[in-house]
Amino acid sequence: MPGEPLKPTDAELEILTVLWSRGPSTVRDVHEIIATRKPAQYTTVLKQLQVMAEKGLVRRDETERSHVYQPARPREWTQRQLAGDLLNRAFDGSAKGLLLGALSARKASKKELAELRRLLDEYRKRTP
Amino acid sequence: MPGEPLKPTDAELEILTVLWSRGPSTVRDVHEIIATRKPAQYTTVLKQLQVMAEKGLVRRDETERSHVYQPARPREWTQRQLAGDLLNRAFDGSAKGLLLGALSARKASKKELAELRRLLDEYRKRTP
DNA sequence: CTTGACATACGATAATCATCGTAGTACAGT
DNA sequence: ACTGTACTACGATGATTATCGTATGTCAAG
Repeated sequence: MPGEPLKPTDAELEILTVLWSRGPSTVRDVHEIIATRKPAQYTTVLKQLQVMAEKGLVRRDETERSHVYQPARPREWTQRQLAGDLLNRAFDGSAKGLLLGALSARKASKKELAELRRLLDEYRKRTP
Repeated sequence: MPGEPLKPTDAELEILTVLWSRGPSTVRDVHEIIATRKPAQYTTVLKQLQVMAEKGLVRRDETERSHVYQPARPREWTQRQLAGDLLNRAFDGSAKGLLLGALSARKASKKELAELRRLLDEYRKRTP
């Protein structure tokens, strides 16, 4: 049974990020990117991807000699899971609290604030 | 060396949540709350708190026979850490992405949307 | 003084995570 | 055909997490 894809761990999320931005990739592709950021052996990334495939976090295409991996879920879906999880665990479901945390963690520019406001307006239209 | 308080694990965050809402508490106090949500032995909570004290996540007052624990950091500080961490790891620093994730994970009411807007306005005033 | 209730300390364990080394396999170029 | 290069598979290891049982200490009530 595959079961639902679990919440990715830190290392897994890092790899997923590579796959989301690069699209379907070989282990070598992924390793090259990861290795620019931290020391990591090729087989470590390989093993990681194998485990992720078992968990259902990525899909593997084995038709070629070099297997090709791609994310099982779109970035947005996973982001929603993670945001929702943190919202429940640390913010008691308060989106306001989460936004406040995010803004104070990382000063937003005026431009970004404007974007946020537009996003809220979008949402307001759809909310009864 | 105490070092900086690390990012709390899931179980640790659950205990911190109790401490933040209850204020300084004994192991028994914490265990009573936790036990209403999931099966957990008294000594499990005890051990957890001991480890958290070593890590510097909580402070322990040993003057009484029943030690009294309290969070080492205020809720808002930890929330900021967690939000910032997720922001970096999963959202490439985009507060907009995080907000979008939070809103789609948990439909906000019109009232909450209004609160969010007010929060943005507050922030806008302070931003150059 | 003895004992039972209640507290902390601590070791043991199983699960998960992250990392790496080694072994084996396929394939292309000489 | 041979051999080196590039892959995958897989086991081993150490660290961290989460959980629990047992040992031990304290203290008040009888």
